[in-house]
Amino acid sequence: MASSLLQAPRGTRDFYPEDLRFRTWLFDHFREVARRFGFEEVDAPVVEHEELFTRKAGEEIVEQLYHFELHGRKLALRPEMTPSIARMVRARAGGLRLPLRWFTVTQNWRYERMTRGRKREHFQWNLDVWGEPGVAAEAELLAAIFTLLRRIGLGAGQVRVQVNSRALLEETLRAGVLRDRPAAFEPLCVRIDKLSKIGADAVVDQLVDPAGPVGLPPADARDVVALLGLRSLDDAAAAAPAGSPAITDLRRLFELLEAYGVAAHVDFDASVVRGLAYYTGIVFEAFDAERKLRAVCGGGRYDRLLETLGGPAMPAVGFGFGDVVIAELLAEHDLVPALSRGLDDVVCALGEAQRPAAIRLATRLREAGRSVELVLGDVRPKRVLDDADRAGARRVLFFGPDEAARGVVRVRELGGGGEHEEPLEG
RNA sequence: GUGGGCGUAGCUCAGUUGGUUAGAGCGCUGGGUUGUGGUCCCGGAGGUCGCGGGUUCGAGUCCCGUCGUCCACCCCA
Repeated sequence: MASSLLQAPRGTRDFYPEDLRFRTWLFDHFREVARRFGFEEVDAPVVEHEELFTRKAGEEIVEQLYHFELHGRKLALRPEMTPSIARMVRARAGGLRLPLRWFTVTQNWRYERMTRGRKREHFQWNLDVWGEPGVAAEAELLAAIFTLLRRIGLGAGQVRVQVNSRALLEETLRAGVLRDRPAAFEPLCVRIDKLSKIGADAVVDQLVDPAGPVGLPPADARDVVALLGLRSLDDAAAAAPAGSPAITDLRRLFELLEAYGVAAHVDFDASVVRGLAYYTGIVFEAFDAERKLRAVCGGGRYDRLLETLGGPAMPAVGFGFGDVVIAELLAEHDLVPALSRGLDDVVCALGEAQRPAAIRLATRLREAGRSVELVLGDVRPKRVLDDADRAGARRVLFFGPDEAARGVVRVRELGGGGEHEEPLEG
């Protein structure tokens, strides 16, 4: 259909100047916060070998990949950044001084069903720490998230972070209901991730199902679900094996978050497990306080990912922070900034005879670092002033025959600043 | 993928039980005398009513299909 040529493919976006101004504003904050936390920016190709993404994940992810075959090579658009970064780390693993702090701001692609806050292409801010096994890394990442949120205007508890530990869940279950069948842990995680969507009863049913991969006795299944309802570290500690390393980590994390001054916005939540298979330790998700939108960001520790890709053992932790949900949230709170073009001067020649001199004037101003729009056609001054005002320019410099004769330029300060003449230099 | 709402000018929408040349506000554009904005006044352009079929003497209005979009569920971060 011809009309399909007139619109961007479903789930993708065109960025008009006003859209791109917002995006650039957001990305500038991403980069500035990363810089303040001492992270270095890296990048990788948007197109990767399909195998990089399918090697570890199940077949389901393949359906969400934008993939294609060209000259016998199977390629795909990246759905997330972590595999590419892992490849880069692995390639230089022998020579890197650890811990490594890297960040990216990239466009990612996923062919999936659209809902509010989820598109088929989106940009993501990604921060990763490689080579640090302790929760000081997690604390630093969470602090960076809150710093970003504050900078863009989301300060007072408008976003909360839920933290859990997969290691805690694993320890607790393997010491208890899964003592004899540790292999059931993975499929169990997949099912309990659905808790908030299908409800406790449905999850219990799935865990009990004799034909399923978990097959717990009903009483054990209810114990597991009850465990996920825990919202305090003390209760979790009581349910965990004595001396649980995971509990020690979680307690230490909250101590460190206290020092960052963000602990009040972080909750322990035993039901947070996240969907991805590669997480091994702390996992976390951030949501708007009203829970109206999808997760603002999410991440966790994946200490075995590099080994899975054939590299050396290297602990790692990171998160992804998308541009779509945060934009919705800012709009929801009426916090979308009014951004101007950042134009300083508009230079207007009155009459073609004055144009060469106006060009020289604009050039001088530009060399001085000012943003200068030179009026190109024969436009009436009324229109020039109106346009300049709408563009947010500070001054309009008129240069006509009279000014030329006297070697001056007429400077109009916008916003009621009056008008005066300045001598033309050079 | 399932169900529902919506699709009329660049934008937000109105269009009476189907009836002549389809409207408003905002925006865009020209003017209100020769070189000066934001207000005000006057004028103008712009729509194959998403697309394709059907019913009818006649369809923006009814029916079917299709595409797009939004919401819910499903699925998944």
